This record gives sequence, C-alpha cells and structure tokens, in this order.
Amino acid sequence: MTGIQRRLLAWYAKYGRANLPWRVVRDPYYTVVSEFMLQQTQVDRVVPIFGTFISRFPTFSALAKGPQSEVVRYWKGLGYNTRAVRLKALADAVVTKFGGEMPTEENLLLELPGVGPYTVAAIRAFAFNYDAAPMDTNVRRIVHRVHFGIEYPAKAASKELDMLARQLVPNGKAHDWSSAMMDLGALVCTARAPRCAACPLQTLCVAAPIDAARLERLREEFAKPATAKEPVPFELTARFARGRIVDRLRELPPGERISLLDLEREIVGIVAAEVGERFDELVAALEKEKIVARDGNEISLA
DNA sequence: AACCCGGGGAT
DNA sequence: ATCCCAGGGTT
Repeated sequence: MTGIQRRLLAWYAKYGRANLPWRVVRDPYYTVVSEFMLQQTQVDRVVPIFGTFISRFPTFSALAKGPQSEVVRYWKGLGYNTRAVRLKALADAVVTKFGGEMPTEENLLLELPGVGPYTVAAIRAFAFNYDAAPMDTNVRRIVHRVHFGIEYPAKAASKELDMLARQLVPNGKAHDWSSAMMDLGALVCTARAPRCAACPLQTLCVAAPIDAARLERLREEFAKPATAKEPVPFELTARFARGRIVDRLRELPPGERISLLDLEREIVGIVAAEVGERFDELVAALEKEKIVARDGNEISLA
C-alpha cells in the first residue's frame, strides 16, 4: 500500500459514513437500489427514501413481483423517474434470467437496464469487493487534484483518470477505497470549497492547499459558454410540469385512472401557460419512457 | 458531442 | 442566484 492509500483508509476508518444503510447491510440488492437512487442525487436525500423503499421491496424477488406503478410511487422525492422504471426492469431480468442472483461479469451487468460503466464498477466494488474503481464525480475530482492539480482546466483526460484510478485501488479493498473516496469528496475535497486543512492527503496532493477564490476564478474562466445561457426559473420549465404530472398520477388510488382532459385542466392551472400548451407533448414523452400509460382517453402510472 | 431527465441543498 | 449532485440513454 502506498502512503496515499494508507492515509485515505485510515481517514475513512475514523470519519467515514459507515452507518449509511447500504453499508450496514452487505447485500447486492442494497447496492443496486442505492446506486440507482444515488445517480445524480445526493446522499442526504436518498437515505430516508431508501429505508421505506427497502421495507416495501426487500429483495429482487419482491421488487420483481411488485407493480411498477407502486415502485414509481415509492420513488417520489428522488426525481429522474426513469431510474425507477429501469430498476424495476432490472429486478425482472435478475429474477427471470439469473434466478434471482445478481450477475458479476462486466458484460452481463452492462446489459442490464439503467446500468452504465459507472454502475458496473460500483456493483462489482461495493457488492462483491472486486478490484473495480467506480468513477463518479468525487473520485474523478480527487484523483485529478491529488495527481495532476486543480481540475480547471482539465489536465488529464477522463480515460487517463480511469486508468489511474484502477491502479490506485488496494488489492482486496475496493469497497473501502471507493467508499473512502466518495466520503472524502462529499465531506472534505468538495467541488466548490475544499477543506484542505482537514484532508488526510494534503501533504501529498498536487493541488493543495486550494484557494477557493482561485478555484472559482478558474472554473468560470474555463466553463463552457453554454453555461452562460439565460437562466429560467424552474417553475417555468417543462421539467417542472413533468414533475407535476407524475406527482398527480402518484396521488391516484392504485388501479384508478384519470381522464386526460381532467388531468390537463389541473396541470394547466398550475404551470406556466407556455408549458401548459405543450401538455400533449409532455404526456407523449412520459408514455415513451414507460412512466405513464394511456388507456383510451384515460391515463395512469404505467 | 449535445441534450434530456428533478429537485433540493450548499455556497 | 448559481452550482452541484454515487449517471444513463437517446439523438
């Protein structure tokens, strides 16, 4: 083990969030559910919903058996509802194709719905402790800072970081290493205002000590021009309207439907006029994503 | 490569 | 007021 690896793991043993529900119980199902919920969603928001979700759907088999509409109802508060649809489809596949046992081969995992390169590595590292390096935004940022310096502008390509990260994982300790990197990224080596003084790697890090003001300046200097778009209040966006539609359908008693006309009337009363005019378009998109289903002129969660 | 998908917390 | 988040799928 290198000095960096030792210090990182020692820091994790002391300050890591070992009490996270998907770390307390080592179960591939817990790993998969948590990884889906955590895609682009912060830990604090996932924790309470994870608990109620696991209580209702404790195993792949239970999730495969449950109706998708109920899965989507339990997803309320997390956003990105297609993740719920894909997770349910994944459970179906695990039960029907793999006898209820989560596969471990990369190629098999990658074919599962909602599973990309990151989640393949996450499942292998967290559920099976194979020597994999899930490259999330935290790991990427830390590896870049420690080995190449501040990430603006990026001095290392994504592929280069990926290769390096894999070498950095101590043999047989992928679970703890990845957990440690993600906790360090969330608690110390944060994107905006890193706490280098509290970092176990500060004396070994190319970027430390990071001056937050300088970091901010560099980020703005090298930000993509697209970021300088005209800001629109979230309540005026199509995404907000989509959320209201799905939430309204969540309120329907299971098995019941609502007429499209009634739903449109309610939604138009809530959202901005320009978005309300696109009601049909929004419903069509939700239908295509298998989140909702139409039955004649009525609609419900799929 | 660019775009879409939620919504709440941190700064 | 803007950035950020345990990414993946589609175009």
